[in-house]
Amino acid sequence: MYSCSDHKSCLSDALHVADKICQKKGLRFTSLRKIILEMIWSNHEPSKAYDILDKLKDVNLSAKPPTVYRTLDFLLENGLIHKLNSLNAYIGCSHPLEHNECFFLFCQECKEIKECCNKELAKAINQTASNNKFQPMNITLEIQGECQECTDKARL
Amino acid sequence: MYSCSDHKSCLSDALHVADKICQKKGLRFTSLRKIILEMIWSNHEPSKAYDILDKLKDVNLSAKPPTVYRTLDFLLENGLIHKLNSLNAYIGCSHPLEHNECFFLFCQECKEIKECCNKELAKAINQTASNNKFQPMNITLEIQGECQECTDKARL
DNA sequence: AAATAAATGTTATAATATAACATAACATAG
DNA sequence: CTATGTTATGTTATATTATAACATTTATTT
Ligand SMILES: [Zn+2]
Ligand SMILES: [Zn+2]
Ligand SMILES: [Zn+2]
Ligand SMILES: [Zn+2]
Repeated sequence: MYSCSDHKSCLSDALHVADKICQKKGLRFTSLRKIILEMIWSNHEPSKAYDILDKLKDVNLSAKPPTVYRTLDFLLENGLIHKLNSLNAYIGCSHPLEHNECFFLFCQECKEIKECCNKELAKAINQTASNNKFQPMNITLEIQGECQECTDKARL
Repeated sequence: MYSCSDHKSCLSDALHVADKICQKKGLRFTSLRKIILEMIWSNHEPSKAYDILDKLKDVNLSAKPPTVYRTLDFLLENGLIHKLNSLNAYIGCSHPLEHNECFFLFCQECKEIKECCNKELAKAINQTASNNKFQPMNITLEIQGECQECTDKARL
């Protein structure tokens, strides 16, 4: 699904933006936080906490679950990653701080995730909530299915 | 949020519909399945698997996690309940078999869940997917926030 | 340099879910 | 009705995901 022509720049952009955001907010972008964000951005697939832990152990023998979960919490709180509730997995945010209504397309075939933030859709969701006299605070929208590329491949 | 004037009829309706659906599909609505569906429908709040297990043990001393998860799977597969991924919890479906795009409002205050299925919104979501050349197969839309009643109460 | 705060290390355990195999209950063909 | 296959449930064990609680280290401020 994701045909990023140059993934190295996806990665370096993400790290650069994270660094900037942390500076602006007066937060410390420590090496642990950087390494884990880097792992999450190693591809466009969702990362599982314990897979991150395994990788982290190569670098940091004493890494334990709280090492990972605390760092994930930091990254989540600061909008640098998202949690995909339907997968119990984590993905880098492709536009941190721009807004807080991010929707996801998840291809079950190639496992790639795409963020598909969309004002119209956000509006429709807020309208639905409003019709129900409901004040939305946090929206989870995760769409599982098949991307065009994978559908095409299957037809060959 | 949910002001069902007569919850006994919510419950009995749900069980009756489940029974009918199982008959129509040639499935067995066993007492275990009935008891667990009944527990889930005991209120309009989400039920956790291990809470169900605890309650079940009062009736069936030998109940174990697979007892519950297998039954939840049966109920999920047949559209009688939904899983709320953002809560790891389960809720009865208020209109089984009508369609398969159910959205949820979850009040963080009173803990109640409301299904808010809506054709317009389903259309908007499908349109967004389609704009991304994506074939949706399963949609998770869970909106956490505060319901009117709880907002009003807070203002008193 | 001392005091404070933030981050990380460490140990233990909680909460959620499934694998694998055994037995029981039910359906239906002979 | 009874043998046979199928579906449901029982049972044991373990996998996966996540957090609590307290200790130590590192960074920042006074
Ligand atoms: Zn990329
Ligand atoms: Zn794909
Ligand atoms: Zn009711
Ligand atoms: Zn409420």
